[in-house]
Amino acid sequence: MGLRERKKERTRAELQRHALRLFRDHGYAETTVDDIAAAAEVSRSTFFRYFPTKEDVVLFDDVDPVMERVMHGLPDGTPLLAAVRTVLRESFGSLDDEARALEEVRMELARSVPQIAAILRERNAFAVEQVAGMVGPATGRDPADPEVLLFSGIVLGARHAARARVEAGRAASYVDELDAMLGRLGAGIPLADEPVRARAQSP
Amino acid sequence: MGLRERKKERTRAELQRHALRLFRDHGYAETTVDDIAAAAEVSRSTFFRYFPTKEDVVLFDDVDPVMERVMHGLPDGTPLLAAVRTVLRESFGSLDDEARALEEVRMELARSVPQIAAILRERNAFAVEQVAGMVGPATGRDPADPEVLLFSGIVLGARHAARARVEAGRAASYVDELDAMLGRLGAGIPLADEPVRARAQSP
DNA sequence: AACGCAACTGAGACTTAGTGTCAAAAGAAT
DNA sequence: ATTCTTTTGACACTAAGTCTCAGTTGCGTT
Repeated sequence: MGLRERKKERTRAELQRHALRLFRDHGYAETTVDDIAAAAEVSRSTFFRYFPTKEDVVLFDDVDPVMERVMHGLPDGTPLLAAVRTVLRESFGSLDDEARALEEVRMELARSVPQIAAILRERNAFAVEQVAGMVGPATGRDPADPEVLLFSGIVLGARHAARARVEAGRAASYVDELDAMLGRLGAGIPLADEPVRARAQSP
Repeated sequence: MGLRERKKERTRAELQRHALRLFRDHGYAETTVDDIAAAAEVSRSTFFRYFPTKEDVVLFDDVDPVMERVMHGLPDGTPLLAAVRTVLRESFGSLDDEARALEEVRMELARSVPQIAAILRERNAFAVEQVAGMVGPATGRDPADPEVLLFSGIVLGARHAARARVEAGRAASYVDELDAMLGRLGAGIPLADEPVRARAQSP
């Protein structure tokens, strides 16, 4: 790995590090791209060469390839739900220390800066199609099959639920919470047959 | 309703109508707020007085109050899943002609302009917390209860799945598709126990 | 009918995100 | 050392979004 490569890597990391720090200390909207660039001692242009938008500097790194790998390592015949649970747990769990630390800061940011929570929720809510693209082939079905899409949607839903718990400060670890949610799915859809009491609404 | 109110209503509708038309004809990014304002014959300032951001001009109108009303009209003891299904079907189904037509344009736009599809997916993916805020009280539980959140997430997931089908051009009516998805949920989580075949991946 | 109040609107200045160009600087290769 | 390529910085430009202020217009009062 040449000097050029290492320098690029360092610049990218610096930009991200300073950005997250500034967001945490002064807020997301209050921090301009100029501020970030100045803190990392590069020009504004350089910032945009590394991150297409200001939001991107906060986003998760791509975990897709890892998930693919874990999926391939599973024994044939594993039930789909269990397979997905394993894939998510393993791939998130296998992040190295640096990535995990970054994740920590991001989560803390998501809790303290509402705007960042919104960004993470919106941008990182990976599309149903993405999950379906994995589930379809694994079960030998069309990714556009309604049941494949519904299953994928449910997995996403569990993800949303887990994030909601973490953002509300009710759960410490996102990975554990997501795992727990997928575990609950093993017993079917919770509360599906629970009777509603229309009158029980509070003001 | 005074003249002022009616005028406001008309201005808002005009802005939205022209915006959607311009987006459809020239694309989302290519249409500036100035263009929209000019077409609706108001000033740029006025546009932002009606819609906080350019994106907002595309978004769904708030259906919350309608949903609340339908929910209250349900007989006590209705199973939760059935209740939610009814609420969604009824509240979307009860839109007046104008709203339904607007909806039609929006869906067409979502299909032809990828950027708008993204906006709808992101912004209108109403938060888990919102659904949980309805489900919680109806079942006499804390909206932060993990099972309440998971159930809410699943409903959202079905919504994502339905939208994916519509966007892919595989389903004509969003309302019907969502209803069908929720119907499928009645039989539990589809494909949960389906065996995966890791080798069955295509390149 | 005229008055004053409050809400709505338009004009325009300003900040910042994001894009594009071009020339200078710095690493890599010969 | 020289040439080639990649990276960078300076700068100009467009458009979104915010803010202020002055002018207008509907609305209730006297």
